[in-house]
Amino acid sequence: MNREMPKPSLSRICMIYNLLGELENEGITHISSTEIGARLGISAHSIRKDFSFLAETGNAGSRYDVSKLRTQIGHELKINRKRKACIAGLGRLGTAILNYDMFSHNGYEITAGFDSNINIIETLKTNVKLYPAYQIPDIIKNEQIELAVIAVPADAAQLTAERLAAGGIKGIVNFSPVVINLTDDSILISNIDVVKEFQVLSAFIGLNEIE
Amino acid sequence: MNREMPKPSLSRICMIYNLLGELENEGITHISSTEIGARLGISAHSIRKDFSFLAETGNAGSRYDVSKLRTQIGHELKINRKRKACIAGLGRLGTAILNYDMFSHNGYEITAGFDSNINIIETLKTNVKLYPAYQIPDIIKNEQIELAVIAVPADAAQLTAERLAAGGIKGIVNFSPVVINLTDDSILISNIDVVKEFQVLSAFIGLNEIE
DNA sequence: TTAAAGTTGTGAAATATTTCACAACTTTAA
DNA sequence: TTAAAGTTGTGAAATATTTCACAACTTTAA
Repeated sequence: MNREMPKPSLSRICMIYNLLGELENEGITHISSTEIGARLGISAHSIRKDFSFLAETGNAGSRYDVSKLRTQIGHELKINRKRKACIAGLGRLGTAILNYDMFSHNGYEITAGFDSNINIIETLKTNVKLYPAYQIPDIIKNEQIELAVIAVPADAAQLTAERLAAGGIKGIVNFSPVVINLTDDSILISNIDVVKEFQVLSAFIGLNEIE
Repeated sequence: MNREMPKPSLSRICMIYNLLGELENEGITHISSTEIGARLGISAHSIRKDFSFLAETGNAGSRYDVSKLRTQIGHELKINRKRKACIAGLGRLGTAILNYDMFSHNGYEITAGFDSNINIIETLKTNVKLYPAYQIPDIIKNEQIELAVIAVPADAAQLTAERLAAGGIKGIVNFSPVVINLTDDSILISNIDVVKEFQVLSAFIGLNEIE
């Protein structure tokens, strides 16, 4: 990766990486920045600028080679690196994520599920190994799990995060509507708050309402 | 709302709004920008700047009155406005969202669920009324539904969005890993892509890896 | 009553990100 | 072979966002 890649660029490049995968399946071998932009709702300028943070992309003048570009991005961003992941909290949302194929299709192997309710652990039908929540630190350490999803209720989120941190987790996707505070700030946290998304949409809608 | 509120400010203010609700429950009546910042991991500067886009907030010099500020934000952003919502796609993720209490607790009433599989509609146990997918436009129109969650498989996302648009939906939270293109660009779309979140985390982790 | 400490609100400066413009190159088609 | 059309890559300009600095005010404590 050339110099510092801005966060928004990284996010867009991941979208492009996934699009390139679809294009490969469709049998499309070459594509221009304009076409990528039209598909993803991004300006072509932005896309070319994003690529300029990568070491190498296409040949100036001719369009991008789909599979070459995808390989290049995957390599530079280490997106294609296999990593182990776990789910903490096996309610409806947690089990939905546990069973979501897209993770394994993209190199993320879910190797553990955790819940504080032993009953859930014993009755849930899945191929993923399940453990009680207090074992989080040990399992993370032993299994070398790098990524975690937090899908526990709001009041358990902070404790769960601390247990994940104690095991040496490297990145967390937090679905609980609570901001997590960890002393080790090298642990990356990405927050997904569905209700907040509704509120933001609602506020924007409100702007266009007369009264 | 004073002048144009930047998107990041709006997002932070929604977080603050929700925090203020928690503080009310805890019986905390006053709070400073520094304290809000510490709780949410935002700088105090940012918070005060965000508030400057609102018409009125606190008295310069004294801390913010928690319930006054919450009321003010709710009023200006119309966050407290009740809106009807629906879920399109009743797989694991869709049903998880259908049963998520946090929506009703925040003024969003889920009044309809849709799926293309009639079998699911007939067997799913819920208080929410369920309909086959082709009825989306009619129901949206008749029930005056403003917000929607798309939780269908990737290949059905575009069609689902078009049906929602045909019914006059105003905002969509899209959980499918596909970019939706609508001709009516007054319809707001917020994309949540869990796999992309993993990829971004993975790329950041990769930056800190030696080899 | 008064000084010290703490706080808000907001222009201005600093920084980050997006958009523009165009040279250098490739492809296409006559 | 050659001109026209299309494309990338990237500095520079424009725009957006964050951070700073500080006046004006409030609270606290002696």
